[in-house]
Amino acid sequence: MAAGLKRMRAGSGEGLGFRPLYRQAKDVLTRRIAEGAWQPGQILPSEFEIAADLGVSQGTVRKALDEMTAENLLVRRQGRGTFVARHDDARILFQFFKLTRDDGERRFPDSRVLDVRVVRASPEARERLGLAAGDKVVQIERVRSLAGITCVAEGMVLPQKLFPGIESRALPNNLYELYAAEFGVTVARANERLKAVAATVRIAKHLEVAPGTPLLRVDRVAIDVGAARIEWRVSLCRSDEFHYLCELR
Amino acid sequence: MAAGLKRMRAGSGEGLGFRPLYRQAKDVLTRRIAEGAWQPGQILPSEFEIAADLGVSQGTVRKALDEMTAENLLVRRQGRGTFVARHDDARILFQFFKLTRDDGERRFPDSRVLDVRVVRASPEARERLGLAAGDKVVQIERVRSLAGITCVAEGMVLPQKLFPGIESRALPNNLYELYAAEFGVTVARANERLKAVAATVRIAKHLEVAPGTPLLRVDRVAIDVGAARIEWRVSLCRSDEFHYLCELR
DNA sequence: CAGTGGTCTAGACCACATG
DNA sequence: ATGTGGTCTAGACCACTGT
Repeated sequence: MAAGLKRMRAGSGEGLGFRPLYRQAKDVLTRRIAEGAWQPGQILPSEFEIAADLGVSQGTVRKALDEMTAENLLVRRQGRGTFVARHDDARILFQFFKLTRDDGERRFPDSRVLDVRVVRASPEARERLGLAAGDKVVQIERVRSLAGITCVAEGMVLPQKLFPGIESRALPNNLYELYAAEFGVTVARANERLKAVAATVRIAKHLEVAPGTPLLRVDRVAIDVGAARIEWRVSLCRSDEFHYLCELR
Repeated sequence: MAAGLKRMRAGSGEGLGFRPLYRQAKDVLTRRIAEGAWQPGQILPSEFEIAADLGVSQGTVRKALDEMTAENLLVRRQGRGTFVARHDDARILFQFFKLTRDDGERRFPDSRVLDVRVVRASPEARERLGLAAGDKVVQIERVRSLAGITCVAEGMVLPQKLFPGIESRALPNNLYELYAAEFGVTVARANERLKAVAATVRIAKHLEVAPGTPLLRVDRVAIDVGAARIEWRVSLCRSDEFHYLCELR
């Protein structure tokens, strides 16, 4: 499937419409992932094949692939090939799960689902996910534990349109892998807002702490490969024996 | 000043000692910044000049400069040149100051210094900064405000060796700029650990909240261009009208 | 205009993984 | 042995900034 990227020059139409070839290539390749033409874990054609397909040089394709790799969208392995990144536990731990035991050990948490239901989106949920009035969402509540300690109580809100039937499924520990494998929704990045709050009586019971205990409140909106907001999640985390790890660079 | 990078091939000595030329170039250039040969804000020689100096091609230098730019060590401006990144307020806000007003406005905070003193490092400070028993540190306490609201109370610990005489200076809002300009210490990145804690009586007074109010506790170790730990800082932040912003990608 | 970084190409060779 | 990505080079041309 040839694509035919367009070279844009200074004089062609508006002067500001310049878009490098490698960026156009990146857009095409990203779209193929977003549309599911290339599934997570799958191998891509070689750089030369993609180059021939798009009608550009191998070096240009390389630059596009390098940027997508930097964004954790692809994984490249010398001698083997380039693969669509999977949401395996290691990646989740590295990219999306920041809660860490104070001794530094990082592990993927166990989860226990408490409740799943379909409801009309609240005004706040609509605002956070960019939904219209009346849109339905799937609400999930669960608790998560590390090394046997229940340390996170979280609630999630998903647009039902994107995840048809998810409410009647068994939910695994690793939800993003499920989103990708079963619904073709590939989480690419997320924005988190952290606050400190006092544990309510209900939450305190789940986390086995005293009511009023300070908890980390992590408010996340997850964004997929196509830049759509696809999940709103609020996690309340014990931070007595755990901390949220953030590297500034 | 010619440098003469060495090409390493598979057979030369051990098989695993391979180091790409662009990485060697990066090391040389980074060292020049770390040693102060190139100061923040200063322009670097052109890619071709650096290439001639190091005895490699311009493309190889470019790859080194690109990586350093991605690490916020350099700033490149088409048509002008490549510059050593400065710790101006905009960079601090982008890279190191994550506290944000809930309405989304991001501003650089004002600071008021409460106390500065030189003491022997506590065991915890020694552990966090990698110091020896008996090493002295400079301790700084200050409060910071955004839009007129005092929202952060923080304490910092610096190895005295690296900052001789800082204890008798006026301290500006932007400390990292001071570190660079006056002590040749260039902060490159930092690790932060977040917890939720209850406000003590003393802290509550500073932040004008009730004792026991949940606060974000941000524990940061800052690392310089040479990978040395150069500052330990604990910030207690009000999170009623503010949040800590973190982008996962 | 000259000089900078940014893009794009083509080709050679190296390192790594697999058959 | 083959095929992949990784490094390195050389050169052409484009886009942007200043003089």
